[in-house]
Amino acid sequence: MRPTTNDLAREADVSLATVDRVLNDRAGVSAKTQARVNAAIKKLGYTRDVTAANLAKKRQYKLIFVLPDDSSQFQKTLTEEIESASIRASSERSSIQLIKVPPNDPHALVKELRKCQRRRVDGIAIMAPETPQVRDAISELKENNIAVVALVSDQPKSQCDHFIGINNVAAGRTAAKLMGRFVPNKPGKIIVITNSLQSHDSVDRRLGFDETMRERFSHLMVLPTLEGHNDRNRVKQALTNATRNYDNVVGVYSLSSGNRAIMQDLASDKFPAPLVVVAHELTSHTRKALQNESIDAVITQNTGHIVRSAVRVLRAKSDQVEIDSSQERVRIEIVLKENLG
Amino acid sequence: MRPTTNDLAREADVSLATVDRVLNDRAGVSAKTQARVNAAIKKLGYTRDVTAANLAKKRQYKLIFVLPDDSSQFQKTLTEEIESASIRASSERSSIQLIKVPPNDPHALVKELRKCQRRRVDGIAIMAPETPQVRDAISELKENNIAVVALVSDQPKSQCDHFIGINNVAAGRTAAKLMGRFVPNKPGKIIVITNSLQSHDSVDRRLGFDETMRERFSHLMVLPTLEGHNDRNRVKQALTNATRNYDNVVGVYSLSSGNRAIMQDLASDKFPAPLVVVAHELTSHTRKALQNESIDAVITQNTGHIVRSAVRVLRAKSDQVEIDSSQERVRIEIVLKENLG
DNA sequence: ACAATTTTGAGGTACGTACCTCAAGTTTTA
DNA sequence: TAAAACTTGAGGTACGTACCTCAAAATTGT
Repeated sequence: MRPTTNDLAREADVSLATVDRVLNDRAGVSAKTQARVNAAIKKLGYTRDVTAANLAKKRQYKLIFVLPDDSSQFQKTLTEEIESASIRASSERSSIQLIKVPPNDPHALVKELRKCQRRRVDGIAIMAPETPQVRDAISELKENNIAVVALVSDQPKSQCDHFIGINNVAAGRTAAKLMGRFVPNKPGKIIVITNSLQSHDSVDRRLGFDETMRERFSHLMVLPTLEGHNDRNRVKQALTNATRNYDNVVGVYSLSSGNRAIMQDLASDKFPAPLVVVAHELTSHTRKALQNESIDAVITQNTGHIVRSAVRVLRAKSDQVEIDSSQERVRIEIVLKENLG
Repeated sequence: MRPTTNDLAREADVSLATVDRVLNDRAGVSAKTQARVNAAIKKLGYTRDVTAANLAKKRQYKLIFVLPDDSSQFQKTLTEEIESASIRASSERSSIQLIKVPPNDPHALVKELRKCQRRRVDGIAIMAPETPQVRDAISELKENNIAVVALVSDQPKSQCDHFIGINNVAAGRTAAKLMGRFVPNKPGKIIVITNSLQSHDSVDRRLGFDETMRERFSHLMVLPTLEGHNDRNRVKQALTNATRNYDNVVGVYSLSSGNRAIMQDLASDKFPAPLVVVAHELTSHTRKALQNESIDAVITQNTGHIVRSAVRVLRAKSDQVEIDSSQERVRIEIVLKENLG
């Protein structure tokens, strides 16, 4: 059985009140007594029973997810997961709120984060490209003792407590390996398409893709990235141009999830049949495309896991408790029709 | 804020004691009053605060993992995860014990399960091939109100509460898809090797593999399964024979994890270079083999997740609480060198 | 050596639930 | 209709922690 505060009091030969003062660093304990209590904590291996403490405190974890308000399918999936987490949250002493801010508008984001500070939240999960403004806002949050995790897109130079997401360079490499081994083993060209190369994720993926392509599949030529900007017609146009301008296209790599148009165009057999398509993010659309074989492979990260992980990490950081890092690692998943499950 | 028992008492216009009697089905409440309390529960959406209840009860979940005592690398990995879960368990009011029984000895297994019953455990995770004896033992456990989950290997016809593992037919299909697309697109032969076809998993994987191979890659010929029986030399011999007897071998599919010998033989370039190898279960050995490219792809299930999931499900079942099934689904993971992470 | 200050202990209440006892009230049965 | 059986309420203690008050003790400064 775990030691309790009473065990500590007995061991350190002090009263329960003093133990309490030390544990919750309340004033009025001499250095000597503090040391005695800390020694007892160490000796008995005491750890606070967080559930009992939360009961006594009537604690509610106020957690906020801040996402860019774009209309991509990935956002939608993430939103759904956050909403479903929010329902379960109440039975775990947490309240989860989702705030959407205009994409690529650091100012608006910072304003929202300030608002959170005033509302005394316990933790914030931020999905946003890294910019100096955001970095500063995160520092400010940390000064106010608010737990912060970066979601999906890392904030490497910030004070952020944790990053929950995948290494996009490795994801790009994985895509390249699949692409390279799925297309016939002879020269050919690969189309790369994305919403926007402004996003750090896309750039990293392209980087990883090119690296592995160069190292392992030098007989394949990777074409310049086409940017679709979430505009269906633009994507269509770009693809048509690409196939007109380049012969011997053997594969398409979609860096982002929002390329519904691609799947549709590919389905409407505009292309010669054996075209290998690799895309990112498992959504209802890519799922369907895998099923009808208009996509060959999807590289994805489990959004449900990401959201649950964010909640666990934010709670742990807010309690200053250790996290189980193996549980919180997000994997780069490869999904084929066969393991869609 | 969630409603409490006091809210229920007020709503149903009864005393706290009566609410308590209903909630913990203690005797001495008239049907009418019971209905009133139940109505209040429904109206207020009351759910028991499990953490407070556990505090009051000083509850400790006694959980047992029963695994076959074989020496495969997969077992080792699983064992490590159970041990690490066991360390964390104490801070979650749980104690986890690992029991190893002789493999393929239903009698020994049943004996251990009986022992658990006498020790009044809360839940048992069983990894064992499905046999009538085991099925009966599980029924017995369920009669004694012990939560039971099947681990890795399903017990479909048993009274088991839950299965934690993957669909091995689908896993075999996934392996086939990778194999079929990784080898050159022309006729060739595939060697299939396993420890033993006695295990249900291996049979299912082979089944799925053959299905997809037949449907999609009929130019490839899948050879009869070689059984290694955990014997290094036997594996070596079988492989040597196979390569002697069959020309044009283009791939090797390892159904089970315990085929250390394969990787070593493959590494010692006994085979013509471009031989595609697909194996199951990510262990320290297959990990290394991926890294040095002697294996092309590994199909795996996350053992850490499996163990954590088993613990969560056993606790939930023992409390008769809903589980979050999306969190408990084990995915068929594809691991390449690039997404080893 | 005295007052002022700091430190410590004793005791309480609370969180939401579990489980216990005892007495009073209500219904059933003989 | 009285005894027996059942039903209900009131009240208590406990789990491990948080947070409060007040008084006693120990230490400090003058």
